[in-house]
Amino acid sequence: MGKTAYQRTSDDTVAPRRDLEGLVGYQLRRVGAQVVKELLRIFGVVGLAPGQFSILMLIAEHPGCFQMDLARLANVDRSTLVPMIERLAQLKFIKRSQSENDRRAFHLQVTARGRKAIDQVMPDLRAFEETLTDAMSAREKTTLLRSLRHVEEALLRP
Amino acid sequence: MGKTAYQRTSDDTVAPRRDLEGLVGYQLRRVGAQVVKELLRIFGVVGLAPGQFSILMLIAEHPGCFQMDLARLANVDRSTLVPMIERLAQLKFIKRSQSENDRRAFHLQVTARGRKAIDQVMPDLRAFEETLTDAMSAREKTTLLRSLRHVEEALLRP
DNA sequence: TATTGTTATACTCTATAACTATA
DNA sequence: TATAGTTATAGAGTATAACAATA
Repeated sequence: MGKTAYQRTSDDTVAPRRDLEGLVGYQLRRVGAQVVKELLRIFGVVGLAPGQFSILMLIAEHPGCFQMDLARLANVDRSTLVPMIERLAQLKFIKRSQSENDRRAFHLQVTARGRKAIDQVMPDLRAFEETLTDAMSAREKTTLLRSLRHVEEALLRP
Repeated sequence: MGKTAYQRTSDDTVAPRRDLEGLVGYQLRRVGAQVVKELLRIFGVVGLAPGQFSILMLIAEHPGCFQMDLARLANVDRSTLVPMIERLAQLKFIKRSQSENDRRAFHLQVTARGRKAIDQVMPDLRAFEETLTDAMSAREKTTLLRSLRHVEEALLRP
C-alpha cells in the first residue's frame, strides 16, 4: 500500500480509503453519540438528561460531597456543574446543606425522591443494556467493559 | 442479594450500590464524552469540530452524495447537518454542485483543500489512538472494535 | 402529496473568564 | 493568595416544526 491513501476522482475531488473504521477513538465517539440519544429518552421519564442523571448517581455514590469533588470525579469544569446541580435541586432529587467547616461549600445528598427517580429509571436502563449486548457472549461483554476501563484510564492519564 | 439496592444513611438520604460500572451503555457515554474533548483539540488544528470532521469523512467516502444520504449514514436529522455543511463549505473543504436530475439537491464532494485537512489531522488522530490502546494487546483491540460494531448495530436496529 | 434543504427555536453539554464570598 | 461556587458568554451537537422550491 502506497503512501497516499486516496484515489483521485477528478481535478478537485478525492476519495479516501475507509480507514477510520479501525480507530477506537473515532468509533467511541460515534457509538457514544448514539447511546446518548437513547439515554435521553430513558432518563427523560423522570425529567433528567443523561449528564444530569450521571451527576445524580455520583452524588448517590459520594454522599455529602462538594461540587468540586464532582468536577474531579466527572472530569468536567466546575462551571459545567452549576446548571446540573440547579436542575437536580429544583426537582428536589438532591439537597444542599452548607458546610460548617467551610461556608463557601455545600454538602450534597440524594433525597428519597431522588432515589425513587433512580429506581424508576433503572429497569429501563437495564433493558437498554440487554438490547446493546444481546448479540454478545457474557465473556465478550466482560472484555468490553474491561477495555472501556482501560480507555478511560488512558484518557485521564496526564 | 436483596431487592433494595440501597443502604439508608439518614432520614432523607440514601447511598446506592455502585452498580452502574457494569453497564455498557452508561460507560460508553462516559468514555465517549471524554474522547470528544481530545478530538476537539485534534480537529481544531484545521478549524473543525469532531462532528464536522466526521461529516467530512463521510462525504469523502461517498463522493457526490446528498445531504439526505449523510443524514441516513450519520443517523442524524437533516436539520443537524445544515450548519456542519455550511462550515465545511465556508472553509472550502467541500464543494456543492446542483444535481441535474433533481434541482432541490446538491452533490457534495471533498476538495483538494479538504483532503489536505484530512491528511494534516490523521497523524494526530493515529497518535491519539495509540495512547488509547497502548495498554491493550492487539487481540484486545480487535475484540473492542468488533464489540463496538455490535453495539452500533444494536443501536441502529429498529 | 412527498422530498430536499433551510430557518427558527430550544435544550444539553462543554469551556473560559471574571466575579463574590470565604479560607 | 487560593478556593468554592456563580454568572456571563460562547460553541458544538442534537431535535422539532414550519417553510420554499421542486418532484
